[in-house]
Amino acid sequence: MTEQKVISFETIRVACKNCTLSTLCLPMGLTTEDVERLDDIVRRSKPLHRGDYLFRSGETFRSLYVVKTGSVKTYAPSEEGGEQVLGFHLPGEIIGLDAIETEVHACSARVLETSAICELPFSRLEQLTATIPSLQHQMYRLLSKEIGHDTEMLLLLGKKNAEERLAAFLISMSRRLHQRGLSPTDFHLSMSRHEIGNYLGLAVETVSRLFTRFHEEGLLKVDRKHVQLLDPAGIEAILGQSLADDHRARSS
Amino acid sequence: MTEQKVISFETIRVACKNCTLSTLCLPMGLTTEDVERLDDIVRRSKPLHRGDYLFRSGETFRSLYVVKTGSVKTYAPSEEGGEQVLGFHLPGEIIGLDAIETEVHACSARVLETSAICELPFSRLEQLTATIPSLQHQMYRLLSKEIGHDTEMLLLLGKKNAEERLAAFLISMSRRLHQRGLSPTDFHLSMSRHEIGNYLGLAVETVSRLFTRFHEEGLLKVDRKHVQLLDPAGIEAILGQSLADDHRARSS
DNA sequence: GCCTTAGTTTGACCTGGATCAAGCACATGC
DNA sequence: GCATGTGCTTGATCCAGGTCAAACTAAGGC
Repeated sequence: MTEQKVISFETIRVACKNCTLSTLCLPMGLTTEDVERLDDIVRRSKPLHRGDYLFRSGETFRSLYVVKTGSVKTYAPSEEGGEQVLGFHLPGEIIGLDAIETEVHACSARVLETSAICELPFSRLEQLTATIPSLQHQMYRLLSKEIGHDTEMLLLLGKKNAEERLAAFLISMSRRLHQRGLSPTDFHLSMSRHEIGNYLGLAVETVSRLFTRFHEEGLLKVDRKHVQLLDPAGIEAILGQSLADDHRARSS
Repeated sequence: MTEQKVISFETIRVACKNCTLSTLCLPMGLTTEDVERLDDIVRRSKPLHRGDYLFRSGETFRSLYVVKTGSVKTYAPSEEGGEQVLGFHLPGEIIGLDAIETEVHACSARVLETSAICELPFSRLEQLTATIPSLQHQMYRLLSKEIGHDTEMLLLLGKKNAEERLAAFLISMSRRLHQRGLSPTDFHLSMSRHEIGNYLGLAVETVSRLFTRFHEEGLLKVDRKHVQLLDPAGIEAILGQSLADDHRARSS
């Protein structure tokens, strides 16, 4: 009990200015003084545990959330059980941007593992951005980045085959973890095969078979949730490969 | 020649405050005075024609574009000919939001038919939003709306079958045209079957067959690019239908 | 320990939609 | 007029990946 309290305390108390994520998150490009003003509106909850909700679809939108440690998935529940996983969010990533317009959350967000989350009440953030131009600019950039990311996913779901989708997923995880100072070749997947499949528009069985195939081809090693990329270049080569094929086929 | 000049002039001169699209576009919720300030930065070009570019992938991002009349498609070209159509944009819709972050356009935009376009230099718009809170709010809303729309598309591409995709497309067109004061049941598609297929992640042949099937089922009438929805409710019923099926199957 | 439950893997089979291949309809040019 | 091109439709075939089914493997719970 005591130990858990200590951990919580450590996790919670990091101010924005001391946070290692400040280059990825909102404080980027802000002066020390402005970071302190931002810091004033951030609410830091105690750590959440696997399955806990940040918000649920249908709830009124009040805040944006930033992952500080751990990971979160967002998904759009469709009446009666079905759902589409929209994203897996790593430390420094902002969640809830899609709800600004309607002021109602259209998707749900729950943590995949014990995670620390910062909450940013949106109305206060909005007031702040009106007085700090660089913060406003950063908000535009973050919103725009989200659109760019969604665009990539549209391309993935619209044009890529199963193999390319999983390769894209692995490369994306690898890069994002690397940005956060973790190993780009050796990591833990906090989501299930089912969730990966759902996210990539594939059946669980297909994901499982692909992991096996990639393993057989010497591209990676898998032990349950632990992944080791043995040949990252080989995996990257899978992306765009079929487009080259496509072109070859058409021009012949 | 003279006639064309007259048309151009008429099209170009509409100020934001007199524009019928102001409820859909940025001016929403602004005071008359603020609309005039916005108006000052808007550049109105002469009408563009089918195939003209608003911008190309790889170009430096400088402006956002708003469709005033006509329609525009955006697409992400992938090396050597292949492309993913990202969207079809109707009057009042903003284009280019995904390029704010990187300051480089990742996609291209070209007009599908003779169209009038408003250009908004982003740096000036950004300055303006810093001094007009309601404009800033509207910008956040527009960016957020785009994310919400992309999310819907992800769901469509990730979970829906061919029939549901075309139904969703038709309903979306119908609603958006209706919002703009046009008939929700009787409209002209400015894009080709090929482009529709590309957008929906389907082959041209599939799109064509679906139009035929919908026609046989009495849901609509098609004559080349002209579409008439005979049973809009029937088409809407196709959406989410398979999810119900899915649930029925699983719970039995 | 042993039972239960949930996640994962593997195999066998099936199908929706892609691909291939014609034929058709309507422009546009000469 | 006829030739050429471009987009659309229709039919026949094929296959990637979904679905179904079963076995395997942790990880709790008691």
